[in-house]
This record gives sequence, C-alpha cells and structure tokens, in this order.
Amino acid sequence: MRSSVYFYPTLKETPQEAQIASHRLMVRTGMITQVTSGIYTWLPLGLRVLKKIEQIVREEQDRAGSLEVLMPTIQPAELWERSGRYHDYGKEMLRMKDRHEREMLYGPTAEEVITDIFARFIKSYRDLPKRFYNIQWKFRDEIRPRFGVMRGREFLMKDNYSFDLTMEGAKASYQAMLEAYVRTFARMDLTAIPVRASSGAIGGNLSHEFQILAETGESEIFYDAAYETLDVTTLTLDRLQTLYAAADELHDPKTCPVPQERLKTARGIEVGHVFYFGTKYSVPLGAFVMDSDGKQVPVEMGSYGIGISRLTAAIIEANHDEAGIIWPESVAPFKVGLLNMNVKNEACTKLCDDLYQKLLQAGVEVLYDDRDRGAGAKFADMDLIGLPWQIIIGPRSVDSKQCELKNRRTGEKVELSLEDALKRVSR
RNA sequence: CGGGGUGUAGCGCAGCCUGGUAGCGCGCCUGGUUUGGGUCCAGGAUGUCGGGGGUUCAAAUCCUCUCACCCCGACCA
Repeated sequence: MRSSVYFYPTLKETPQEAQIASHRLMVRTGMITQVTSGIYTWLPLGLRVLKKIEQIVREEQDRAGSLEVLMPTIQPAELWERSGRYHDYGKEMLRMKDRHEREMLYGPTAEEVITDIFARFIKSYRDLPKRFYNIQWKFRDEIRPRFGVMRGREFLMKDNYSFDLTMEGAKASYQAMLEAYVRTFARMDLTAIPVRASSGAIGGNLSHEFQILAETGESEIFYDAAYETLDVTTLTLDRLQTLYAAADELHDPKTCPVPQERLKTARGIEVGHVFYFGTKYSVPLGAFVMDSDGKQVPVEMGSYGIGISRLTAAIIEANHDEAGIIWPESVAPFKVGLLNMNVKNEACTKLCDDLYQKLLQAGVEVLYDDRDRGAGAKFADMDLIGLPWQIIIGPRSVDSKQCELKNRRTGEKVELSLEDALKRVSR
C-alpha cells in the first residue's frame, strides 16, 4: 500500500480525551476515531489490525472444534423474556421498538439466540457435543465508557457456546476453550493468566477471566507466584483449579490459601472470560435432548468470550514505547514500512518502486511511504505506527545498492543489500 | 447516578476575572527551499466562540436554561 493513496491521519498532538497509552496511540495513528461516547469508527489502519486479531481468534476456535455462525445484532425481547433476563439485565441493555411497536434490543450477548437455535434443531444426545461461536458486534450501554475501545459501548466480541450431555462433557468443553485461549493469546505475543472470577449476570458456578497484566488494567488481581513460572501451553483445568488467582471482587485475604510471601498483586486487562453455567438457559429455553435411556434431559452449557476490539487496545498497552506502537508481527497492520527518503530523486524512487513491487510479489504486506515529506516526519510517522520492520532507502542507496533495515522493537539497524533486505523480511 | 471539569478554525490551546474589531502553534492551500530523525522562508484560506433565552448601546466574556464530551467513584465483557 502506498502512503500517498492510503488514509491514516496521524496526529502530532494527543487529543485531550485520550488518557491511556493505547487510546492515545490508536487516535494518533489514525486507527480509530470517536463517533460518540463509547462508539468508534475503525479507520483503514485500525481495521486491518482488528481483522488480523479476529482471524487468529477464528482459527483457534475452528481448531478447537467449534462451528462458526453469525447471529444478528438485533434480537427480539421475547427471547429474553423466556430466559428471564429481559428485566434482570437492566439499563445496560439498549432497548428499542420497531415500527410495529415490538420490543427489540441490541444484543449484549447471545445465549438466548444460540440456545433457541440448538433447541429447534438438536434433539439427540448423539449430536453432542456441539460448540457454536460467532464474531459479532455487541452493545452494552455502559455507565461510563472510557479508554477508547477498551471499554466501548459497542464492541466486537467472539462468543462461543458449548452444549454437552453431561457435566463431565461440559468440563471437557471448558478445558478445550482454556487451551484455545492460551494458544490464541500466545499467537499475539500476549501472556494472559486465567484467574477465578465471579460469573456476573450470566450466572453459573465455574468461571475464569483471562487477564493481561498491564499498569492501566481496570481490575486488580491477586495470584500465586507459581503463575509466573507456569507453562501455560500444558495447562489443564485440574491443574488450574489447584492454583490461586482471583480478581479483586473475589479475593478475600482471610480465606486466601496462598501464603503472604507468594501472593502477588497486579493490575490486569480482562480480554477473555469463560463460564460453565449448567442448565441455566437450556431449561427455560427448552434445549433438551433425548439420552440413551430415552429420557429428555436439559443440556449442560458454557459460554466463552473474547473481546476482540478490546484486544487491539490491550496489545498496544503491552507493546509500545515513547515513539509509538510496537506491533507483534502476527497482528501488525503491515509487516514492513518502506521509506523513500527523497521522492524527488528519480534514481532513489526507482529503487524504492522496484523493491516495493518485489515485496508485493513476495506476498509481504508493506506500507510504502512515497509521500513528499521530510525524512524526519517519515521516521516519526513510521515509528508511531509501529510496523515491525522498516526498510529505509535514500539517495545514498543509489550508488551503494545498500539500504537500512530497522527492527522497530529492538531499534537495531543494519546496512544490507536490497536483495538481502527483501529476503530478510520475506521469511 | 453522585462529585469534578471542558466546549473558541481540522488538532492542541490563549482570550472570559475587568463586556467594545476573535488570536497563537501545528495542520491545510500557493510559490520557493530542504531531503537520513517532525526543514526553512514568503503569501493565503478556514470560526453558528456547543445550543436556546436573557441583561446591555454592545456578549466568546455577565445571568439563566440546555446539550455534548472528558475525569474520579459506584457498576461491568
């Protein structure tokens, strides 16, 4: 993509409403722009990141044996009256009426819709287990939206719902999701620790939140120091249940089993939440199957959320410096920034254009800064946007046939041939 | 919802106390200059001063109502 035709309105100054690093940087890089409180437009650069995160989440959900569906953003109140949540949910639910005066709502979550679908189509234990997920915009009319997309009112969430015949089956689903989550976050270079949590409005009795440790996290968490040396890739539910980690609302110093010297405290950003809630929805919404004895039994359910739009902000919180964002390669909007130091120098521009074409042919996602701007402005913009690699070509490259390759994270710069730079970023 | 704050050019802000021609920096446009860390020079454009009502000869400024946004808290994926 050429900068001259792309759209990423970068700002030198920080808009006053942006208080935390991720919000500041998302606005300054032109990833998002606010429409009204807690509601944002995703501009091209931000949307690329959002889609990459979404795709990683999707791949890991698929790998875990879940089936993607797409449920609507608007739901009828009637469904929620059946589950009993229409009145319980309170003001956080955005309600509206259609032209026939029927009560509708902008879905804050989708237990009712998916459970109803299950109930209508699945009748036998032989069809279990089943897990359905969808990646869709949700709306919760937060009391106080803040921190940009970290706590927006409209947000993109992956929500997965598991249906099992037995509680043991439900625990296996829960375990599968735990594993999927660990893999998902690891692919974004994030370490998210699962902590015990209250199950809130969704209800149930087994629940973990995935927290990314960050200064600006909204919740305080308490955890066993053993977490710090934990190999999350082999984490099982049983092992997890022996470890102590709790968010502030569940932590009680009097009953905490961890000795003081091993108890750690930190702030965390909740990026995922897993629940087991048994038959809370299957009974009222009629999600019963016939078991092998010919009896109708309600299915055991769980639900599993990942805040995709929030993850964008959380990744930035965990990956930035004074100059700007430092994207992990897996979610970077482009892998490489190509900087033409002097667009009026024809030989220099030809070198850049040629390398740009080769990068495209090699399938490398590249943002080519071909604008007629000062060198300093280009460096500053590129550091701000935080693409993992920068290839810098100037008039001096014309004779030397060398360019500079800079690693945004380490700041390391090396002089090398154009061919070697191409090879280096193509792998 | 309680407490606090802010609305003046696209962005960041000054002006308001003490009423009298609406300003600065960045950005934007034109021309030139510069081109390896936000070049420099000259010229230029851009405002329902959040909105309504009031006081006054005169309101960005005073009074009043209202709207929006932000921060702290309670709440929460």
